[in-house]
Amino acid sequence: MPEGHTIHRLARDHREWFAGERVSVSSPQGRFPGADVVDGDVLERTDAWGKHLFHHYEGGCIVHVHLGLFGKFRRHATPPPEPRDTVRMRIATGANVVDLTGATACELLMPDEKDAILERLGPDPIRRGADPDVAYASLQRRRIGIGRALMDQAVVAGVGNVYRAEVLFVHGLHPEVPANEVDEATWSAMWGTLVEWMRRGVRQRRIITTDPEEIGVPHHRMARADRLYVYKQDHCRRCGTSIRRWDLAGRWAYACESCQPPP
DNA sequence: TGGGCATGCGCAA
DNA sequence: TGCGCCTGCCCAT
Repeated sequence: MPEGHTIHRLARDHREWFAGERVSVSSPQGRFPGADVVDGDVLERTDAWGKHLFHHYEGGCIVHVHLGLFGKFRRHATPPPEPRDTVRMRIATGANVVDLTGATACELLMPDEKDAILERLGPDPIRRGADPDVAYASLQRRRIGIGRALMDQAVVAGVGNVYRAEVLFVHGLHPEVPANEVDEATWSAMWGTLVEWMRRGVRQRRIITTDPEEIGVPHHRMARADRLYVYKQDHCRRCGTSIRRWDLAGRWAYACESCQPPP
């Protein structure tokens, strides 16, 4: 589940459970040696940008987590079970315990190293004040398909394979349309859609892009397949055409080539 | 029991 | 462009 909404949700949850608290930090698996450095310190605040999560500790140390494809946080009731041997990091207070497994990155950073990561990231639609014009300028400089450009975290931070497929569908854009041929009005509308969907994703803890009016079922009662228009779907919800799936730079792309005409 | 698969990314060539 | 890495779950055998 890790697209940007998941990471912002984690930042929010971790803030609620741990911010201002002195926490125990350990690495049962042993592959996060930085655990010992912050163990017993106060976790002052949390922050998310795109798919990157940051835990800021007193004294300036920052724990940076990137879940990659498999990373997961699991929360335990207290008292927690013994951690499995794959737990990279356990964070615990008397009241809350979470385990991190499978992450691509779990590392200790200093503030300048965090800044270096942020410099590589484009605007994040979930963050207040994110500037869509910056992303548009990036798109104008690229001749690759809009589908590949949207997955580039330097263009927009936080979009993954699901939001990509869905936003291109509702705006009638084929993934292979050159990024620099997307006009500003279209981009502005796409950005608005991403802002709405991704912020809703944080609240609902899942990606839902379909319109409940169109489906005829309220969001909370939607079957999994009804939550999306094209991602992993068989037929287009709007015109019935078979959804095409193909490998696009190593990731599956999905499109209704009737609603999203190829260039 | 084992293979396939997943909402990601960085690196080598 | 392809590969390796990170892990868990689900299905077929």
